[in-house]
Amino acid sequence: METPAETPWLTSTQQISWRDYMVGTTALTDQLDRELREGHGLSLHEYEILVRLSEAEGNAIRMAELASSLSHSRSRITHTVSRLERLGYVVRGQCSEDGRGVSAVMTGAGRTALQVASHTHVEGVHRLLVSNASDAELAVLGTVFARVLKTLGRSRPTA
Amino acid sequence: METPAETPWLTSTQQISWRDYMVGTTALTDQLDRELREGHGLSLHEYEILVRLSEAEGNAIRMAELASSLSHSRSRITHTVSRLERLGYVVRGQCSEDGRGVSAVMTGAGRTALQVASHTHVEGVHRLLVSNASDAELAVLGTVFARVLKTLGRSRPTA
DNA sequence: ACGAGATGGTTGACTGTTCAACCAGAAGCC
DNA sequence: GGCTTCTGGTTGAACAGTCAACCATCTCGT
Repeated sequence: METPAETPWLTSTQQISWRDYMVGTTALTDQLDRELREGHGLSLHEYEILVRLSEAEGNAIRMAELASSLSHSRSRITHTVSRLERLGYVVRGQCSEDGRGVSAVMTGAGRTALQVASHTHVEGVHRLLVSNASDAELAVLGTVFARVLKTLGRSRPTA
Repeated sequence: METPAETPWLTSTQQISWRDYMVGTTALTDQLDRELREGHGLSLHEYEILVRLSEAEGNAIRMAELASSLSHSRSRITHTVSRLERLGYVVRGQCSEDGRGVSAVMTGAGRTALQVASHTHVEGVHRLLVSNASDAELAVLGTVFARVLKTLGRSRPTA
C-alpha cells in the first residue's frame, strides 16, 4: 500500500483504446440523454429506472435493489425516484416483510411514458452504437463489462 | 420525424450486452473517480485534462480544443479549468494568433500532481478493465467507440 | 471597409450527484 | 430481554454540470 510497487503502464495501443472508449462513452451517453430529454423530458437515468420497473413483478422494486442493479448510490436513487414521483410516473409503497423497506412502483402514466420514450431511446442506441458494431463486437462489450462488474463485486458505494 | 416508423428493437442478446455495458461503465468510471479523489484530490475529468496538457506542445491547449478532445461542453471546460487553476495546477494564458483564444497551461505543480496520481489511475485502469479483457477485446472497445465518435461527428454540444 | 454571421470563452442560475449525518427497523449475541 | 451492530432509506448542504444569455473577436461576402 505504501510503494506503488511496479505500476503496470499501458502500452500505447492500450492507451488509445482506453481513450477512445472513454471519450466515446461520454459522447454516447450525453447524446442519448439529450435526445430523451428533448423528446420526452426524461433523463437517461430516469428512463433506465422505468425500464427496470416495467420488467419487475408488480412493477415494483425496492430502492436498494434499484440502486445495486444500476450501480447508483442509494441516495441518488432516492433523489431520482422523488423526481419520477413528482412527474407522476412512480409512487412509493411500503414494503411488506421489511419495515424499513420502500419500494418504487411504476404507475400507468409511467408505463405510458416509458412506452412512448422507448422508441426514441432504442432508435438512438441502434443508430449510435448497435449499427457501429457487429453482433460479435457488441457481445464483447457486454462480456467485458460483465467481468468488470464482477471484479468490482460488492465494493460499490452505499452512501 | 412524426411517426417513429419502424423502431429497430434490440434482440434480447443485444439488450443484455447494452445493459452490461451501461452499468459496467457507470461502476467503472465511478470507481476510478473515487480512487483518484481519495488518493489525490483530483477528479477523473480533471486528471484527463492534465494528461492532455502534459502531451501538448508547451503544455498548453486552447479551451475549445480541450473541449472537443474530451467531448465536454465549452462551459464545462471553463468550470473545470477554473478549479484546476484554483488548485495551482493550471494557469490561463492569452492565445497569440487569436484574440479570443484562451489556453490552459499546466504548471510545474500540475505536472508533479499528474505524475503522482498517474500511478493510482493506471493501476486502476489495469486492475479493473485491462486485466478483464484480452488485447483483442480491448481493441474492439477502442474501435467500436471510435466509430461511435465518428458517427456523432460534429453534433456535439457547444454550450 | 463594413456589416452579418460564425466561433471562442465566460457567467449565473438551475438541475443533478455526492457526501456525511441521521433515524428506523432487522439481526445477532449474551 | 436488552445490548450492539448492520442494513435501508432519507435529508440538506456542498459541489459538478447544463443551459441560455452574453460579449469579444474573427471571417467572409460584397
